[in-house]
Amino acid sequence: MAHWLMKSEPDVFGIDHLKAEGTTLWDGIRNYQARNFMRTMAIGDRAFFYHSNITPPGIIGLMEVVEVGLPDPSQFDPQSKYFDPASKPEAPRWDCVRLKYLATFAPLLALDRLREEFTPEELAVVRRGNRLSILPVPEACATRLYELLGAPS
DNA sequence: GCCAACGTTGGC
DNA sequence: GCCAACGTTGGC
Repeated sequence: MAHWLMKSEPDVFGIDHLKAEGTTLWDGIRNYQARNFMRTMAIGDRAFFYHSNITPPGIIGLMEVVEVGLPDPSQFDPQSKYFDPASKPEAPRWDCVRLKYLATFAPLLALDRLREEFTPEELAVVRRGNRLSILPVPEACATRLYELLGAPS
């Protein structure tokens, strides 16, 4: 089982939305590196839910991968801001995965704190200027993150 | 293939 | 609003 970190802006889709819905399709990813990470996800993997673009940013929850290799429906929807006219249903360009809510942590584990605990080499999210919305989390970091996060609230 | 211009993410 | 750190696009 691998670990991941997945960012979302809470104004758009936050941990409370996920908790209310139970599971969600993680769609709208339009970055090849992030897509390729999703393609290596397996059922049973876990992902730390990261709130971005808010004060303070940080890890707020935990999710589990429950479905993989799904074509992202928004790429075929002309009304969607993620519509991709170049993508064909017989050869979808963009994938997504389904994630299940597991836990919320309160207070969140803030980016400031993550910077005290991890180097940019260990945990990419603490690197200044990092724009990738999906990042792998090495197992050694995941173990320490569980210790730092403590019991879910 | 090179590179400049431009766009996006996200912290601050 | 600014800027860092890229990714993408398009001219050549």
